[in-house]
Amino acid sequence: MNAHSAPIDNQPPYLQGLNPEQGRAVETLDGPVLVLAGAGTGKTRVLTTRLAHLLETGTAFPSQIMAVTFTNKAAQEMKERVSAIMGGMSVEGWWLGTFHALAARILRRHADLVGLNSNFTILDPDDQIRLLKQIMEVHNIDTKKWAPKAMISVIDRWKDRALTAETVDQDEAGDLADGKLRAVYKAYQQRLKEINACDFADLLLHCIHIFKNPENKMILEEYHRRFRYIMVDEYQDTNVAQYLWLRLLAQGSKNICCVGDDDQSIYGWRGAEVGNILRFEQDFPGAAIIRLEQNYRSTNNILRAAGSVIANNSDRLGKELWSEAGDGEKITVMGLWDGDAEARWIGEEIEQMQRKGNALGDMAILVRAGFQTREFEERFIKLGIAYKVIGGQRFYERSEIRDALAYLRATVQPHDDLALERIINKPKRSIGNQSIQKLYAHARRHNMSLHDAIIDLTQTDELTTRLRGSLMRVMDDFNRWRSLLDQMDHAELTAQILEDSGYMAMWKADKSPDAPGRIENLKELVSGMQEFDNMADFLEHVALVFENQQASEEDCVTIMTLHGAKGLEFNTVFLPGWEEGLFPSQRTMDENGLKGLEEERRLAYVGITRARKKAYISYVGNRRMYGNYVASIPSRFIEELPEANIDRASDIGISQSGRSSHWDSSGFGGAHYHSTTKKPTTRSSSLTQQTRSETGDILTRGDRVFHTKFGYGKIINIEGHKLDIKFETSGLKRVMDSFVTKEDCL
DNA sequence: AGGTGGTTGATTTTT
DNA sequence: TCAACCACCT
Repeated sequence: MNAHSAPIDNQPPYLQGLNPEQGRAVETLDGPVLVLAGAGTGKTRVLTTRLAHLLETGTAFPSQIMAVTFTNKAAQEMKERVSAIMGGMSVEGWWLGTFHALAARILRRHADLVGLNSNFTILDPDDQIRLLKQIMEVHNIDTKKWAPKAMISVIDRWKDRALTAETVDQDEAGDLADGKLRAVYKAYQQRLKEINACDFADLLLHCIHIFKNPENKMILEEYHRRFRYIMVDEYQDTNVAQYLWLRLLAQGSKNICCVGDDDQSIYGWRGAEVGNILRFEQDFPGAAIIRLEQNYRSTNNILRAAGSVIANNSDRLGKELWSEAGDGEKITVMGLWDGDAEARWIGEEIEQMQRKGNALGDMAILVRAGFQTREFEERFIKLGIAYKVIGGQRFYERSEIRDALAYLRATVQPHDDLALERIINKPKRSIGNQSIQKLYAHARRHNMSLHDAIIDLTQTDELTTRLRGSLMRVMDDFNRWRSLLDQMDHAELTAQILEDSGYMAMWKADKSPDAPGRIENLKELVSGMQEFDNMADFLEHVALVFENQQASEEDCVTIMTLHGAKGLEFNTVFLPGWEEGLFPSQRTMDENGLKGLEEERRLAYVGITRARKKAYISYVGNRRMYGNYVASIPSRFIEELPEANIDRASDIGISQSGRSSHWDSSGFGGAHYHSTTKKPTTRSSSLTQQTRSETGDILTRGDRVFHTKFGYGKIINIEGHKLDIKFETSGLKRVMDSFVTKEDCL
């Protein structure tokens, strides 16, 4: 169908109005296709139209198409737009979602193949850190010296590259965590399995592991038959794991269409590989490459300026954006004395624009780093300019919400230790840290979950009566709630759990000023749950959708980071802080050299191309950082702007000489040697009449043993790890084998 | 169990 | 500069 040579009336309406390249991207259905979609070139439109085209032409059924996005927002938008093109068709059940949501859906079907139960928990980043910290402590690693947060991020980067504890090179680990990071990684994965959980990266990695195993050939083939067409959004943001996951799925049909822009790859620091998009032709031989270069967003002054900056990158496929919108206004480049002056100047410009009839909602300030927002906030409060800062704490990250979710998680998935631990003493049930440690010690010894350890120990006299009572009450509560899962509405059950547990009462009794707000949030959580069909759906949503609290849509200036602005557009964009060290960020350049610099440059490109009509770029001579003023020089990106498209409005003469200050980040500290003599965990012998003590001695009926709490006694009976012992002073007690030592009474 | 002082370290962030 | 975190003290 040569639909593009001339507008033909009998063309389906959804194809009308596409430019020739867009049309080609929509209609090239078979084989690998890479659509290089520059900023503002109608990428989403192409993607959704292509999906609709597959359906309209009868090329594929909805169930045969997989469409992958990076964010929930993008997935949502795609669903809405496809549904609109298709005359309001429901997209329920379609394989259209984020990498993680789709991978989770697949993994739940085959969880047993990686040693999980299909109701596994998806850990959030905070849980990940807490779990890793526990493991590091067990391995006697100083968590002061080696921050668990930093260590998990190293492991996450490995996972991004699909490296397991077994395949990662020791050189990669270096002396991290006293050289034990690989062992820690391995133990972390082991522990995840024990508590029937996985982290975000595992959703992809477990799938890859399953698909790659020749024994599961049938499974992979089933997916090959199923997904005849695969579409991927924001391909430049994919990491190695996502690439492998896609490649395995696309092996069948070879019909994979990836849309992306190498010039907007700004997430390298969290594992994204620009290389994926740069290598597409090699990875998928015979691929059609389609460039979308007509921009529908900005004026040509803006596009030429952006193009001139990005042209300094060498790692790129190359495109040049153009627009029919005319030249428009030149970019204003302004040099100022310091951050205060910069905020004052931007404030004035905003007021002036406002007087000319521009709405505040059409203006945005895009900063490189979060701390830059402060000066603007202070200034805008003084001037009375309405603004909103995007970013910050999200609903599901609030502590009371996390607590409530922990109750639900521990109800649904008893082995979710992190959830249980989080709320077991909230409200206070006199189950302190000491007790938890004791329970954990037992859990570790027997490679079991906290839940099972509690069950074990409450059946014995190991714990104080008080503690045992508390634990049993909690366990009874959870059992009751579990039995109600199928019988009650999940929102009602949640309300009941929050009441029964005393958690609500705890906040009601709290006199601190933020308590009422927290109670409000909890109520909001319960009412928000009603949108979901059941508890499992709700928890899956929470785990995979860390949705941003939708900010009010008032008419106000938006302040956000450059990263946060990707995909958005505003009539007027202010880009402050273009100074060496801040932007491009010194740290990125130190850590990643030229690659880092190029990514910073792509950020600059993203920033400029957010503007429809007008962009302002500013830099200051004195930037306040960490309390003191640092002399700074204009960003090298400013020199990369073409004179023809900018207006220089420098306020003061800023010295062009001088050098960016460098902090000497001295090398790593010397290695610390800490020999860990961790005993091999005593494995249970299945013979019921014999077991092992703490020190590994074999215990049999009639043995004389010593217990730290109850003293000497004689074993009367053995049941698994539980011993009935007649103690000389305290009579008959049931205790765990691991708490006694054998007495040689010869 | 709650408060305090001292230390540390500080981009970007979605799932 | 400042906020967050932890160890230690009451």
